[in-house]
Amino acid sequence: MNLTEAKAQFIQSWGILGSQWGINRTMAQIHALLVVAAKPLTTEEIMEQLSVSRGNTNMNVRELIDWGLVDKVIIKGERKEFFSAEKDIWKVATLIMYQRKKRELDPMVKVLNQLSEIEGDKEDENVKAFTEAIGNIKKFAGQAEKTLDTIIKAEENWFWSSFIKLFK
Amino acid sequence: MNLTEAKAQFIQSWGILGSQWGINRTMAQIHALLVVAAKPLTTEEIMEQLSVSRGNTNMNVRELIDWGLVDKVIIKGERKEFFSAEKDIWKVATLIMYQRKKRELDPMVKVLNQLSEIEGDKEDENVKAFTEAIGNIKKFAGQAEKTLDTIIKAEENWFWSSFIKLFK
DNA sequence: GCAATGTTTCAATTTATTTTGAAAGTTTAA
DNA sequence: TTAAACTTTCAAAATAAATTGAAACATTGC
Repeated sequence: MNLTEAKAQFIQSWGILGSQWGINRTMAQIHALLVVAAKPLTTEEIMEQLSVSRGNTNMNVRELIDWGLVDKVIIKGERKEFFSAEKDIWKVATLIMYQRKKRELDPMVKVLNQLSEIEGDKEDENVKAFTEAIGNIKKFAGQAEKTLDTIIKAEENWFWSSFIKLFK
Repeated sequence: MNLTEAKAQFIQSWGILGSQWGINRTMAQIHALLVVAAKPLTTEEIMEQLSVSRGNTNMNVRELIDWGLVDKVIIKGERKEFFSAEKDIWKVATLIMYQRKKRELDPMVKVLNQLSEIEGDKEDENVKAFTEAIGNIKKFAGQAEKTLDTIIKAEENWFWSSFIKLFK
């Protein structure tokens, strides 16, 4: 396998992985392309390399910038905008965790809090079972939240060792 | 909010959360329904409560069983099959982690290993950059794998230790 | 065996998501 | 100010994913 094939393969696989995790394929592919690119790329180059329309490229690049995974780069003497990706995979993982926590875990916790306050006979077996189930999920969400905060704040070096300790 | 409303709300939210993580909405909703159900439910009951077809219910229940999140329950004197969900949220989380690791992380690692072996001039800046990027991702994946194994094992230990306590 | 009850499959349909591309908007340099 | 270069938007079209439902298949009890 040569470099060009390898890059294409990586972009392909990263796209599939992304789509299995609720990230659209093109967004993941653009990210992959920028990760393995030697230099920042323009919209034109992304369009060409991935065979994707201008609108699609623009929207997904904007989304990637929004997630903090991609940066606009100004190259002097050039009129066009260039884009480059965060290449430190630890940072990438941290950014994604942070974004997903904010967008998905936090809203879920909000709902769970509302659900803890149901009216009804506290002696009723059904009410008790429900309250307990929700309570456990909240407890879990709380732990997950703390763990994520730890990871996000942690320095790369003691990152995993401290993470693992949480479960010992 | 009363119990019925709260259950509906929970099922709704769990469904949305699932779909953001690449799990189909109905599958997540069936799981949620079974988690908050006081008793094991039949296909009929699931169909009715979620307004979903028989085929859809059957397929998603099967998938949940496949993930280890739901069990078939035989109730004596009853002809029908009943289904009940794992209610321990930690176990649910580890089961999901295990399945996703197996289905998504492992294949990605396999691809990454192939990509490390590209042909080409080792002095070429482009080749060097690519190899390094892939190397970092592999390192990350390796760490993630180890961490997941630790979590999953920790959970097993917890399971067995509490199981043993039952006989003390 | 066979009818009743229950489960599974899958082609067709519906629904949801992604993508396109042309038009509108913006910035730049002369 | 103007026009060329470039970016953004969004309604419509294409694509992908989930869902239906009726038919096929399986199991049970008589």
